[in-house]
Amino acid sequence: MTRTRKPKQQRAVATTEAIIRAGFICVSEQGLSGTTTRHIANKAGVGVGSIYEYFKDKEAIFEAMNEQFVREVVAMIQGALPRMMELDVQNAIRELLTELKNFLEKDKFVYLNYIKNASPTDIREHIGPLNQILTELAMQYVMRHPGLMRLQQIPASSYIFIHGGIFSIVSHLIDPNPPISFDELCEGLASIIASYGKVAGE
Amino acid sequence: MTRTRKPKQQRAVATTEAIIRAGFICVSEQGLSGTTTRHIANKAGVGVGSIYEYFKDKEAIFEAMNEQFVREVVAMIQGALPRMMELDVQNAIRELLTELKNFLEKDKFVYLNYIKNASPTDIREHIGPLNQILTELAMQYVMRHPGLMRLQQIPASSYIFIHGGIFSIVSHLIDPNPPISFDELCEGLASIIASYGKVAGE
DNA sequence: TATTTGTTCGGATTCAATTCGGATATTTGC
DNA sequence: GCAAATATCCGAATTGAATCCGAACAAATA
Repeated sequence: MTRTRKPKQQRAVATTEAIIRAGFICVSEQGLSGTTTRHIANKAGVGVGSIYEYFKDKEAIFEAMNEQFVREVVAMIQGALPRMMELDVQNAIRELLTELKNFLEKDKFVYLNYIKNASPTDIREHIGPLNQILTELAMQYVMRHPGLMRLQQIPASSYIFIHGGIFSIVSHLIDPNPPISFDELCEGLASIIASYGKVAGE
Repeated sequence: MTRTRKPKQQRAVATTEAIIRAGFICVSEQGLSGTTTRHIANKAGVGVGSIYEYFKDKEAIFEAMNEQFVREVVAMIQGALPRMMELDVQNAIRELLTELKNFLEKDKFVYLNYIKNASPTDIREHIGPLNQILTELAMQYVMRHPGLMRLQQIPASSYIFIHGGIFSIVSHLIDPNPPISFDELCEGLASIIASYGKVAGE
């Protein structure tokens, strides 16, 4: 039976946050298997023991990082949503992807390096909430721009576009020398989605 | 300096194969972090020490598993290639995806469970060879069915379709209760690709 | 202030990965 | 066939990282 209390005092909240922040930095710098609990503790400026006051084990740190990551991506998308509504499909997608790229590359690429190393289980836990917010986004967009797609087809096609899109982008950002440019990727994704919308919606 | 010799005798080849096979089973049954070298050794029926005769470390076992996996997928695709050539886009894709599904689910889902747990680094190493064989497949298919797409667009669109397609399928197979059926997924992917080919190629 | 609760810490413990050196099997040279 | 040489196999011992634990320290409470 592990203890793992919730932080009550301000300084305890500060240490948990420091641990999570240190976790991102360590994973970013040394990869997943390269980060030890001591690394994290040192980087966070706390003793190793302190980690286990608030996290069941090392994995729990990664889960907390994951939650924070997803929360921020969702917030980012929600922020971009009203702007996207006004744009045509091509530009809306370009807008979204550019925001995403900026988000992943901020703070010296910590987030990008994090997903690059994150465990597949964690990645799968990303997909749920992201899928939800993106499906919602797609719905709203289609509402606003009627005649784009038959609504019946939205479940399957949005599933494919969202999963496929996320993975294409992440793969591309991770690839040290990708065969196509980021702009070509945006262009490609946008035109695929746009063309499918048109044909299917005809 | 580790030794890690190459197996010279028949029995040594047999043990390396047993270790790799045991690796797939252990990862399939207990996940990546759950498999210890002792588990693998026991399942393979060899001593722990034997592992280190032919594998630098535990990670090297996973790499060998990965290589075998990729080799088999590529072979599977090459086998399906001539059949696909004769079919229209929709059916060609359905053929490919069905083959893939059968492949991943054979032997009590070991391969599916393996990619479900495989490290992201390993997964990234899948993509290279798979991308290559699938690009080649796409090229040949387009050659055989002219007027499908403008060739200029193939790099970007094939990148997206291949990465996106692989991830959509894997995500779907892994998802314990997916929002759409496998048939809908095939149908969706096929119709997206087909419609894009038609519009772009017009 | 005394007491109780929350927090920090790092040495001690545990457990898995890896090493090591000897035992056993196979091949090679004669 | 019989060493000697080479290849293989093994599991107890070592190593190092994750985790536990109990004492010391800080804050809140009464």
